Amino acid sequence: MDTKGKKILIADDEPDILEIIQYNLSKEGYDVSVAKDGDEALVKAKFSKPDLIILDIMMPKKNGIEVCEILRSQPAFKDVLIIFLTALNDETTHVKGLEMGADDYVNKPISPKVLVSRVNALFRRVNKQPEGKVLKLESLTIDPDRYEVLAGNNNVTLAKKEFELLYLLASRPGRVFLRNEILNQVWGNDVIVGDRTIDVHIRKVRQKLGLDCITTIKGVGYKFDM
Amino acid sequence: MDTKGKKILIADDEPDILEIIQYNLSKEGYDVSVAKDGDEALVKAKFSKPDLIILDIMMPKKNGIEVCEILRSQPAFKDVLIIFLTALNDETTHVKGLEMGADDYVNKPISPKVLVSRVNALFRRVNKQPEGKVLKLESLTIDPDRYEVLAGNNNVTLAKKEFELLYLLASRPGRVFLRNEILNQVWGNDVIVGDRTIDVHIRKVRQKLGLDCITTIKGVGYKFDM
DNA sequence: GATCCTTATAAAAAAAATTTGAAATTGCAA
DNA sequence: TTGCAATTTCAAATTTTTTTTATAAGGATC
Repeated sequence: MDTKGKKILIADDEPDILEIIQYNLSKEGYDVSVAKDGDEALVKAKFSKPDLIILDIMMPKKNGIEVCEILRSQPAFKDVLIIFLTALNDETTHVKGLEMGADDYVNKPISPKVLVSRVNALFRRVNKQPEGKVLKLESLTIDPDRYEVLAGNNNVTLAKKEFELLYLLASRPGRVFLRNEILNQVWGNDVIVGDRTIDVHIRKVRQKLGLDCITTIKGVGYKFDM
Repeated sequence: MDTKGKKILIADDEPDILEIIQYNLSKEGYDVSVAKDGDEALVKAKFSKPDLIILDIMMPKKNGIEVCEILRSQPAFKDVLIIFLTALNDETTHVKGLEMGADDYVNKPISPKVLVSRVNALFRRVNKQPEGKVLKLESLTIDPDRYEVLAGNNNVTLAKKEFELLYLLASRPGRVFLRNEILNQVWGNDVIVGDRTIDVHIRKVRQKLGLDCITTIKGVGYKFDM
């Protein structure tokens, strides 16, 4: 598996656990950093932008649930993978943790091998949605790494939302995206914005591109068409 | 969460487990079907194309691991979500299950609430949207994902209701749909519109397609015929 | 062939959805 | 903090879709 460049942050107040997990994930090829309490986890997360965060629930400063809540409320961490790791073996916390937006919940004591497998499984699943690929569609080039769009021979600068919107539509040319899907993908499952917001962004993209490549399907949604 | 249309297949040889899981997932809004052994699971999977499959490991006919292996080797099931559910609490199997391509591995005894949470979490992460089926009838192609109709070699743009009407009729060529059925399927049980509304839409579709593929059965309804 | 019933057609009205312009708000960096 | 760009909201204008209405046309039955 391609674990290159995948960054993992582990937060736990027990040094032993921290070390053994770090050792095993590093061996697997991940780029691992650690934090020993909730506050440190937040700081390091902001600093290193990990792809996956493993959170102990019972930690000093801020517990794992709080950390998760804070992270998920920030757009930058809305999609980061989160695994709860805890000695608490209680159903309510388990359910709550998952509902809070965690991707997995693992009980201690944990076998390093199993944890590594679960991490791998999570990345494998997430990677199936091709992300970060440069899209080329006739005269249009969309580069998600640079957040840049080349229309014909001139560079177009799109704002973040505009870009993500275009990228989503262009990722499956011809397919209609329902307004709902667009909201979920670009704005996030939980964000509440008016329906007109999508239209306005569509307009901006159309305007800036100067191409007629987004088709409106009234009452349904939008699709990319060249 | 929007669980509409998400199909789940559960395979387990213990009727009690089957029932309790089915009950809880149905309550959550999923469309659940069940199988009581490995072979049945494979058949039902092929038949109903579920979005998620929950597999007991120890089952008659074929065990869960074998079922998973067979499924993953088929392109159609390469991406389907799979959760192993098992009383085996052994590390090797756990790791093996995940490496085989499962997305989660849950030990029995399992709390229904927790299982439902994990299922939700998986769907949330993947955000898999079921795709509609493309209908191909001689020179006509009807693609619900693209909201597009190809008649011969020219693209026809249908409005939402027109499209849905055509899609309904074409989904069962030759079968007569009563006016009532059409109303229910396309307009919904509760919407009240005059009888002439259907005629007008039929006419629009005929007009736009430029093909004579919708036959009127006086006093009964309409049918699609090529 | 007249009558009755049903559907087809065309045009108009009504309803719905999107586009547009502009303003308010938010967020971030200088 | 200020200033700027990005984002969101609002409402009027526009466009498109959907429904209704009125009339014509087609069949079947008597």
